[in-house]
Amino acid sequence: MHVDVSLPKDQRILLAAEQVFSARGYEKATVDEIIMLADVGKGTVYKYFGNKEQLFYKLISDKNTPFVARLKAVVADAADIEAKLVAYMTTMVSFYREHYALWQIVCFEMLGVSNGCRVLKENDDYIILSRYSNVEPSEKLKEQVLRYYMIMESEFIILYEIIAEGMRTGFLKNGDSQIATRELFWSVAMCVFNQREYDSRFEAEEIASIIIDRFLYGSAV
Amino acid sequence: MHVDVSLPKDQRILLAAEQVFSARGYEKATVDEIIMLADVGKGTVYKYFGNKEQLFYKLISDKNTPFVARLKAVVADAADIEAKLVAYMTTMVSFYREHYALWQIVCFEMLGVSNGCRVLKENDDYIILSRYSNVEPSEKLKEQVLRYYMIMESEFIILYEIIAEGMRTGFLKNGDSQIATRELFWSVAMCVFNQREYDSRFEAEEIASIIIDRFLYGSAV
Amino acid sequence: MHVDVSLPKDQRILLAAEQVFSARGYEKATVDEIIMLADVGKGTVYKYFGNKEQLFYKLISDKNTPFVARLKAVVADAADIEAKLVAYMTTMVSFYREHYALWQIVCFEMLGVSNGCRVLKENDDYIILSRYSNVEPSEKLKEQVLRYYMIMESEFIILYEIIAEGMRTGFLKNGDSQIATRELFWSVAMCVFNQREYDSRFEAEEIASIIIDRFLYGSAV
Amino acid sequence: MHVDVSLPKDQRILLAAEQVFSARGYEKATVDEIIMLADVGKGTVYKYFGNKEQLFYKLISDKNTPFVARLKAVVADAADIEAKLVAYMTTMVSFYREHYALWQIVCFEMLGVSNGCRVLKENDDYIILSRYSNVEPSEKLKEQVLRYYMIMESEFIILYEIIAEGMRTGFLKNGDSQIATRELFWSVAMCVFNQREYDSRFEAEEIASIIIDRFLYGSAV
DNA sequence: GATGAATGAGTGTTCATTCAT
DNA sequence: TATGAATGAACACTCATTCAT
Repeated sequence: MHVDVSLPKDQRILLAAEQVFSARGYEKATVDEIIMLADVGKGTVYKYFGNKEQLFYKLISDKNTPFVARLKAVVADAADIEAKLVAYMTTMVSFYREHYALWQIVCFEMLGVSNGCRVLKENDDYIILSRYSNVEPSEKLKEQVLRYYMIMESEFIILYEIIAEGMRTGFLKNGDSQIATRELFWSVAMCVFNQREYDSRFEAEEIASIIIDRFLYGSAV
Repeated sequence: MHVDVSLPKDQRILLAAEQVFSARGYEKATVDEIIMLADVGKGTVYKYFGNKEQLFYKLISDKNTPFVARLKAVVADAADIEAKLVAYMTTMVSFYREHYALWQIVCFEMLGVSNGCRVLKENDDYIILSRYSNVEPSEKLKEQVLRYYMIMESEFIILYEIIAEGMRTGFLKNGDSQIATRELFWSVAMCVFNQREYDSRFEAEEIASIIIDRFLYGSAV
Repeated sequence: MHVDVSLPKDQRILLAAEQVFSARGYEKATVDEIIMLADVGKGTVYKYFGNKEQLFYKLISDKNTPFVARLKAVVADAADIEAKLVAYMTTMVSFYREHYALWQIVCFEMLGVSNGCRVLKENDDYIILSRYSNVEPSEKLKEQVLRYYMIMESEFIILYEIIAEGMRTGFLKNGDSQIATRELFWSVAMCVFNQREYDSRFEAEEIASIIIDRFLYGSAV
Repeated sequence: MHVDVSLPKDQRILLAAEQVFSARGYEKATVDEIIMLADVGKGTVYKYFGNKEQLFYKLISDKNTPFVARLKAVVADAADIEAKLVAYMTTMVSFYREHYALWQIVCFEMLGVSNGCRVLKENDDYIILSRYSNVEPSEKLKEQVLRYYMIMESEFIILYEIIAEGMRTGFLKNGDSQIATRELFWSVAMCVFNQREYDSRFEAEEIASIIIDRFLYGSAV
């Protein structure tokens, strides 16, 4: 139940936070439960991480950074478009399987409908707009939304570039590369989030192969 | 801002609830805001709907019932598998576009990670299990999760049957029909949830055609 | 100890708040102690008054409004400058004696050094500036400071006009009427705040007479 | 921003404390901000000064001692009552202008309403009483209040003796010398605290002259 | 001597739900 | 039937102080 007390306190807090956020979601998670699990004082959490939201962000970005690095690496190592797609998916499925709970929070509590924000990509700038005409989100909220958006974008962009290249080089049918990328990305993310399919029966690599095969050649006989 | 006061009170509450839940999400929505918009007393909400959660469920199921009926109708009317798939998707995109906020709540606040439950389909029974070994969800929570699960299942099953039939009849490549259905279903749901692609530029019918074309024949040249 | 429970709850809260704020000052006063004395639930305070600061402001402005009205009335009724000054001081001493604790809070917790604001009177506008160059007070804080400033200003301005008229009509020596007014106003306020002199030994009227006699004719033989 | 690091640590802490207390007031000042500015460890503050309150007291008494010495000196050097009064006021205005923020804290956070104490001067003894019948202040609090009271008293007594002598020698009208002194003392203190009048436009000496002229000969023509 | 990591009691505020009228 | 006044459990966050190194 409790976290390994031989670890440094910030590590213990992060481990406890991972458990609690994963089990309860962001809003329902309480700092009290985290400190109980980590067996530290409440002030310690605030000393190290500032507030609940920054603690969550640290947890996420600490996991995202190596994940994105790995995505880049495996994609760079792959020989052609199809291999790149399979490599990306293998890595993604593997990571999302492990962290589906946290990433679901990112996608739906932090970036979902309830924060009242929309993100607009204007060339290379990201603009945060209100979803509703009558209220403007605070600067603080906007920055927060943008931070989580950039987490997802950092993963997404790698897939996007493969697909855009595929279209450029004539390997893929022409079309809106944004839409194509999102459909592929989200169909996988969601199936993992639902954690019913893709689970213990198959290796990440198998799943990735099937996904990409269907993506490229379709489901029709 | 306010809801049409000539309507009966329960209707006014449902209309107000739709606005507030859509704008804020389930947890952040407050009964106070709903009664203000509906211009009714707080007790009235509890008299008619019991509590916040039952109010939300009524809102959702009132929309889901005709939606599912329509899905069934258009699918029944379509001539072959491909036409059925296009018909389903057209109807789904159209509905999800209108209600993306509410359905995002169903998928992620009610059925997401934070309720601590997993659903297992055993033959024709649905069993609610705890996501964690140490705590057992209350019966009340289990029933609640099941209700929202069945909402999604009622939509999902229709697509599933088309695809299963497609596999049976040799129109679709053989494979796990559950997985195939989920991938298709969620890729569409998510792209609507993200409400960036699929938006005002295209008609639901166009989008559906493209989705199904890619689903059947793939993205590779 | 407790407040008369036959009174309506908002009255009970205001009475309890007066006791607690008077005894502890604004910051050290706790809502918990107020609700205990008022014997109401915590939510009730927030329903009626919004937050701690607004509760305090309501308490103050409810007392200030009739006080200022009375100041105006007694001054208007007095025959000449000297009589006006005595009438003002009599009323002021009487009121400040009763509410010295609350008014000390207004003058020093709400308007004192610690809020980081300065007020500048530019013609008929009041501008709130930061006391320090590096930080700008929030709009909310500025509004709050201005509200309490206007409380004091509403009392001050009445004395100011008497003195300005006195200078205009040649009854008082010419000089800076602002400074003269402030010196007089504050010397009285402070002596009451210190609640050592002016206390039970003398009637407010006696004190006022002496103050004004010294103010007009000096202390030298 | 930071304090001169070549100074000994206790000096650095006092300089930092002066800045922070002046800007925030006693309660809102945090030891964290002080140690940041002083660039010392938190334990160092507690080693040198015991606690926050004793640090503040050291700051105040270190400034008060030479101030009181100077008041005594200039008063002793002055030829007659009027010159003594002007000399006192010149020195006081000059000092209070520089330290208005700290002295406001002494007068209103340490000695104001919120500590729940009253001071009674019985012959030459000072007795600390509770302001309220139901609670008795702790000995520690009483001692603390007395310390700050004696700071103010040490300044006050010098003026008091001038005025008492003035009354004895027939230079001043007879009356309560305590009250007369307080009125004079506080009217000046407050006008400096409010730091609007008396500011950069005039030299301390000019101001003192005007104050004493009005004090002695009044404002009436 | 000097440190700063760690603490936890204490605070203002929110909001679903109840129940007397 | 419809109301809305009243509630209180729950939560994020602050900061003076301690003490092992």
